[in-house]
Amino acid sequence: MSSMTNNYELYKVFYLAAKTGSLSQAAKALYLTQPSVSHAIKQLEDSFGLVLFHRTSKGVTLTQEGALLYSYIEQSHILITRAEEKMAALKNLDDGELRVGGSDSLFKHYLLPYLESFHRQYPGVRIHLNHGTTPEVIAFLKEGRIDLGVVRMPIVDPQLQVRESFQLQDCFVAGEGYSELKNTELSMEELLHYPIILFSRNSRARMAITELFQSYGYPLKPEFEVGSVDLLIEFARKGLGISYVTREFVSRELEDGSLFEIRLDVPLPPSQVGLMTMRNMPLTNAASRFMEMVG
Amino acid sequence: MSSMTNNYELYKVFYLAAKTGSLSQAAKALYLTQPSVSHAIKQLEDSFGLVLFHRTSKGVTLTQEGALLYSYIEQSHILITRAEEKMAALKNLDDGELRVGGSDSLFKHYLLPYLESFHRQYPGVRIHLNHGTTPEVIAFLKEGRIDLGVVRMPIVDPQLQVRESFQLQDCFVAGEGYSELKNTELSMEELLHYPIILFSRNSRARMAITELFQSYGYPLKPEFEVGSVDLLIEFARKGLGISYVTREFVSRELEDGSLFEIRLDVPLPPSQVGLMTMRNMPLTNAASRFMEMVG
DNA sequence: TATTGGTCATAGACGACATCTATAGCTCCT
DNA sequence: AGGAGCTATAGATGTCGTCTATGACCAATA
Repeated sequence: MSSMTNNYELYKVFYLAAKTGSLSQAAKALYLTQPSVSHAIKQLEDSFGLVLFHRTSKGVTLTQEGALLYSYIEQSHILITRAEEKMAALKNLDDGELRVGGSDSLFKHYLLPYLESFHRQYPGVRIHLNHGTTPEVIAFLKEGRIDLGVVRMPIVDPQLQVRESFQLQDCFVAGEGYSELKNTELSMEELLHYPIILFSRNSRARMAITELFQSYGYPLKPEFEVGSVDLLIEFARKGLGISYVTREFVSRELEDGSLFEIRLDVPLPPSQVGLMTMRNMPLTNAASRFMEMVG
Repeated sequence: MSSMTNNYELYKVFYLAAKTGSLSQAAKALYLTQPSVSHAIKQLEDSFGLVLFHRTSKGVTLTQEGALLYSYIEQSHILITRAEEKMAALKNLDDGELRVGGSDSLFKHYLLPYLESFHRQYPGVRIHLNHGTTPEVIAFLKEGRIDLGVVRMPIVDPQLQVRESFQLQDCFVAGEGYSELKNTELSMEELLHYPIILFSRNSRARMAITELFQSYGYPLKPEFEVGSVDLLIEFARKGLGISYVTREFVSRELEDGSLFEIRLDVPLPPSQVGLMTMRNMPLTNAASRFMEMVG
C-alpha cells in the first residue's frame, strides 16, 4: 500500500486524452489504437477508484477529479518534455558546457585555435577555462570541476587516463644582445656562462631541463626565475639572458627576429602534451566531441 | 522525429536509480530485478545518445547530463506523487468538494442534518451551497457549477436525472388571531374569505396550489406575496393572514402552538423532493457518497 | 594473496500484458 | 433512415519488459 505508483506511461495517455478531448485523437497522437487508449484510461480510473472522464458521443471531458489530476500531470508533462528537449540539445551540442583545465600558456598557444573552432561550430556550448599548475589541474579533474585537462606528459596516476596529443619542443632562445651566438653551436658548459632565465620551480619543463643538465654533471642555476611564459619571452627580448621556452610559443618572435634559437650540441628532449580525463568516467558529449576535434 | 517522447515508465526507473545511487536498490524499490533496471537505464541513454550514469563498483552516480535530466525528472516525479496522493485523498473523501444547489428552505429544513453528518464524517470535503429557484438550480447544474440539486418534483428534462427522495406536505397555517378556525374544517370558498399569504410567484408550491384552486373553479389571489419561507411563517404568526407553507418546515411552530394547521375539506397534494443530477454525467466521489447518505 | 560480497552488464528464455482487430452501442447530424 | 462520429468490450496476438543465469569488475576483507 505504501507506494501506489501507477505506470507512468498511463499518465502520458491520460495527458493526451485530456488535452485533445478525445480518446481517438489521443490514440492517433500516440500511434496507438482507440481501444488501447480507452483501456489505459480505464486502468487509471480503476487504480484511483475515481472517474476521470465524462464520455460523450463527441469525445471526452474531464470530471472534477480528472481536472485536478490533469493540473498536476500537465505540469509534469511539461517538465518531461523540456527535459527531453534539453537532452536533445545536449546531444546536438546546442547546449551544454565544456570545462577545460590547463596552463595559461597551453591555452593561449596550443588550445586556442581548437577552442575557437569548437565555439564557432557549437556556439551554444559554454566554455569554461580553469588554469592552474599540473597538480592543480589534476585536483580539478578529480573534484569534477573540469571535464578535461591539458597538461605536459608524463602523468602517472591510475585514476587518470591520458592521451598524448601533440609534441612540443623546448629550446633556449636569446634576443639581440646575444647575436654573437646566432650561428654557433654551444655546449652545455658554454651555455652556462650566460645568464639563464627559467620558468618557476614547480613547472614540468623546468624539472625536465634541470634533470637533463644534471645527468651530464652540470648544475643548472637560473639567474632569473619567472612565473609566466610571457615574462620568459620578454626577459629574453630585453637581453637579460637566455630563456628556456617552448619553441612553438615563440614562433612569432623567431619569425620577426626579435628572438633567435640557440643550438646546443646535445639534443633537448621533446615534451608531449596530453589530454587528461578521469579513467572510467564518462565524458560529457561536449567534452568527447572536443577531444575528437583536438584529435 | 517530431515527438521523441520516451516511455515515461523509464523516467520512474531513472528517478529511483538516481535517487538511491544504485541500480540494485532502485530495483528493490520498484519490485524489479537489477538487470531490468540496468536495461531500462540503457534504453534511456540510447534514446538520448548520452551517458546518464557513471557506473562504479559501489553504485552509480549521475553524469552532468544525467544530473540535468534529474533536475527535471525529480520535479516531475514530485508532481506525479502529489497527484496520486490527491487522488487517494479524493477517493477517501479526505479532500474534495461537494457542491449542492437548492432552495434555502430545503437546505435549512430538509438537507441540513445530512450536510451536518456528512461534514462530520468527512471534514476534509468542503461543502458549497448555492441557493436559487428551481430553474436557477437546473442552470447551475448544466453549467457544472454544482454536482447535485435538491428541488421539488416533478422535473422533466431529458438531460437531468432525478431521484425522488422525500415527501413533504404543504398546508395552510394561521396564528393566534384566527383561533376560531382551530378545530373546524374549511371549504375552499370559506378559506378565500381570509387573507392569504403565498410564496413568490415563480415557486413550484405556489404554482401547484394555484392550479388546484383553479381546477375547482376558485381563483387564488394572495393578500401578501413574500420571498422566503421565514417570512411566510412570520406573517402568519403575526396574524396577518393564512400562510401556505410546507408542514415539515413549521413543525416547531406547530409544536409550540404559535401556529396551527387549518384543515380543508379537500386533500392537498403532497410534494416530492428530488435529488437532481446530470444524466450520464459521472458524479464526484463526494457527491455520490452524499447521495447514498441521503438515501 | 585468495576470498567474499558487493557492484553493474550481458545473453537468452519466458510470459505478462499492452496492443491489436473486430464488433457493438451510443449520439448527433444529414 | 442512414451515416459518421464517438467510446466500450471481448478475445486473439505478439511485442517487449522482465526474469534467470552468468560474467566481469572492484573493494574490503581474511
